[in-house]
Amino acid sequence: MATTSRTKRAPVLGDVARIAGVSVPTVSRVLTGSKPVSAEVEQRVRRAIDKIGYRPNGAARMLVSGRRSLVSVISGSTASYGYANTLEGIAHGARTASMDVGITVIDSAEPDAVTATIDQVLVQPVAGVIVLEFDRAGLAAIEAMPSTVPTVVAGGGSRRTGPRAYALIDERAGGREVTSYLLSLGHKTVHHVAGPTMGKHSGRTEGWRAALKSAGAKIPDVMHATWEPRSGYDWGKQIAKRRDVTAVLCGSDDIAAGVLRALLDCGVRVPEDISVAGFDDQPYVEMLRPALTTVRQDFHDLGARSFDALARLLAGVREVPTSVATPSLVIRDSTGPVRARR
Amino acid sequence: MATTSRTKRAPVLGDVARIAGVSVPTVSRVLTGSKPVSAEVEQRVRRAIDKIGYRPNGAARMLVSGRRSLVSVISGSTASYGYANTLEGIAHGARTASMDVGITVIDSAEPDAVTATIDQVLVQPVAGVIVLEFDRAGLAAIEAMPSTVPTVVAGGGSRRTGPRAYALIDERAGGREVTSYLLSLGHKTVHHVAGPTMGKHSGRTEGWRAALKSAGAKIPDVMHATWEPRSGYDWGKQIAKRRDVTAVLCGSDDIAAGVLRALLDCGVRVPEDISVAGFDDQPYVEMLRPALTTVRQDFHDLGARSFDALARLLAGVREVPTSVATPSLVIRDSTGPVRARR
DNA sequence: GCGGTCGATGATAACGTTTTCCCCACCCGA
DNA sequence: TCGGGTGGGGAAAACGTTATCATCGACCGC
Repeated sequence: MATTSRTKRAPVLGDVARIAGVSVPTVSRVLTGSKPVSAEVEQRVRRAIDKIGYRPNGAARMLVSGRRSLVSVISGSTASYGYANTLEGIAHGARTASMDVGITVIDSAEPDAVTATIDQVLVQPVAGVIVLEFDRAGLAAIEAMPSTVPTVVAGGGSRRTGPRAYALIDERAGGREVTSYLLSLGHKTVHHVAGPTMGKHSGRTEGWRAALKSAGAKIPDVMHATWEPRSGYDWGKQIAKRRDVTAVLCGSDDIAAGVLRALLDCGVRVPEDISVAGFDDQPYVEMLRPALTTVRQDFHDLGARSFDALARLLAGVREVPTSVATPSLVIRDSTGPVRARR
Repeated sequence: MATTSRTKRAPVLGDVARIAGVSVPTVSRVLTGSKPVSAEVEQRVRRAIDKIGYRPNGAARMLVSGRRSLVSVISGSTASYGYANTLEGIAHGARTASMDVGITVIDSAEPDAVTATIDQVLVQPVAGVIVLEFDRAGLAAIEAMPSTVPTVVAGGGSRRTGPRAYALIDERAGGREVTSYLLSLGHKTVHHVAGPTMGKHSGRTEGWRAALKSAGAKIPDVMHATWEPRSGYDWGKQIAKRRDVTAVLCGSDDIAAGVLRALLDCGVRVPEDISVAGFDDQPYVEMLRPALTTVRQDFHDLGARSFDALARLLAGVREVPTSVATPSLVIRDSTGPVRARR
C-alpha cells in the first residue's frame, strides 16, 4: 500500500547478481552450468541465492531457451486402475528425467470437447504429449492431435496403425491366450462380457474372437457392460439363467467380480459349473473366492515405456520403434474343466 | 540445412499480424479480448490465425502477464484408489476453470527427496499447489513447502492444524462411526489392521481409538499392514488363530479383502464368528462374499473441494474456510452381532 | 619476450507476448 | 464551428531469462 513495494516482488536474477556483485549472465551460468565459473564467484552467487530465496522463473527460461520440460498426458479418465497405473509409470519416468508431467482429462468424445482439450494442452509450453488410448475419447484425441507435436500413443493395440510412436500392451494376444486356455479345458465356446464399446472393438474382444475363430468354435454375441462391477453383476444374473454358458471372459476384473458374485448368488458353482476369467489382475482379485483367473497387464511398465518413447522422440530419433509388451495369463481358481452341470 | 528456414519455425504473433495487415497488439487484443476490436479487423485476424495454424506461446504469455494457469499436485503416489480419485476431482475442477494440472510424485519421504521434488515443482510457473496428505511423503512436502506459494492441503484430517487452506475428509469421524457401530452390535472391542504408519497415526486409527476409549472398551495393539491385500491376508491368518477377536476394522478395503479371505480360508465364518469392516468403499467391495461393510469416502469430491479452495486462494481470499466432508458408514453383510464362536 | 590460445566474465541482443502510452478520427453538444 | 470525450489501433516498453559476442587477463610454446 505504501509507495515503494506492494507485495514484495519475487526476487529475480538481477537481485542475485547485485548482491553477489557479478553480472546477470554469470548467475545464469552458475545455475545452468552452461559455462565454467570460478569457484569463488560460484560460492558468492550461491550464497546470494540462498539469502534471498531466489527461484528461477520457468516461463522466462522456456521462452528464451526454447527447451520445454513439460510432458502432457491426455486421457479420458485418471481414476480407473489401468489409467492410474499408466500415469504413475509416466510420472516416474518423467521424474527421473527431471521433466514435469501435466494431465488433462477429456470430458467427452464430442469432437469439439476434444479440440477444446487439445487447444488447452497446446497453449502450454509442452515438449510432447502422451495420449492414453483406452477409450473413445483417447482415440478421438489422437485423430485431432496436430502432427507437429511429438506424440506417443499408449494403449492396448497390437501394432502401430499410424504415423506416431507407440507403446502398447498387446491385449489382443492376452485375449487370445486366455480364450485358448479356456477352450483347452474342454469348453465348447467362451462367452464374453466386454467393457463399453470403443467404436472399433477393443484388443481384448478381438483376441477373444480370433481365438474362437481359429479353433472353429461358435462365436456368441458380445455382452456389453459398463466398467462398473454392478453392471457385471446384472449380466451375471442373465448368464445364470442360461444353460449353454460354461465359460465367461470378462473385459475387466471389476466386471468379473460382479459376474462371479451373481453366479454364486444364483447357486451356480464356479468353476465347476461355469468358469470366469477377468482382465488386468488388480491386486484384490486373488482374494476373491474363488481367486480369479485373469490376464495380467503391467500398466506401470506401459507408462514407463511410453515415456521412454517420448524421450527418444524428443532426442531427435526419427523412427521410434513401437514397443509391445505381452500380457501374461494368471491361472487361479475361477477356471476349470467342463463338467456336467448339476 | 539451406540458408533460409531450417524446420519451419512455428508461427508467432508477428506472422499473424503481417498477414492480417494489422499490428501485433491488435492481434493480441483479438485473442485475449482485453480491448474491443472492430468486427472487420477481428475477422481478418481470425482468418489469418486459422490459415497459418497459429498457437499462442504459453511461456511468453505467462512471462509478461504474470498470470499462471498451472496447478501442481504433489503426491506420494497416483495409482491407489484414493489418490487417483482425488486427482480426477482436481483435474475436473481445473478443466472447468480452464487451468492446467501438473502432477509430481515424491519418490520417498527422505528430506532431500522432498526438497528436490518441491524445487522441481516450483521452477514451473505454478499458480498454486495442492498437496495430497495421505502418507509420510505428503506430510513432509507440506512442511517443506515455502509459505509464499498458495497451497491447499487435501487429506484425511479432521481440522486445520497449520497456516494453510485445507480440504479434508474427516477420517477420524469415519473411524469413530464404524467402531461405535461394531460396539453397538455387542462386540466387547474391535481389533484394527491399519495401513502403513504415517508417523503420527492416521485419522482412521485415531477415530477407532477414540471410539473404544469413550466406550470404555479395551484398546488392542494395532496391527500394521502394507496397503497390499496380501498383507491383509497374512494378518487374517494370525487373527483366525485367536479366540479373542470378534470384530476387525481394516485400514482399507484391500486390506479387508485380504483379511476376509484368510478368515474364510481358515473356516472362520464372517460375520457369524468375526465381523470385518473396510475403509473407502471401492466399487468392487460389494461384490465380495459377504459384501463388505465399509466407510465410504468421496475422494472425487475431495479433489473438487481442494481445487475450489485453491481457486479462492488465488482469487485473493485471505482466509479460506477449511472444508470438511464426513464419510458415511455403508453397512453390508460382513458385519453382524456377536454370537458364540462355534 | 611475443603472438596466440584459453578461461572467465560482462555487455547486449533475443525470445513472443501483454501492457502502457499515445495518436488519430469521429461524434456529440454548445 | 469548436472543444472534449470516445473508441479503435499503433509504437514501444516490459517481463526474466539464456545466447551470442566481445573483452581482458593469464598462460604457453617458440
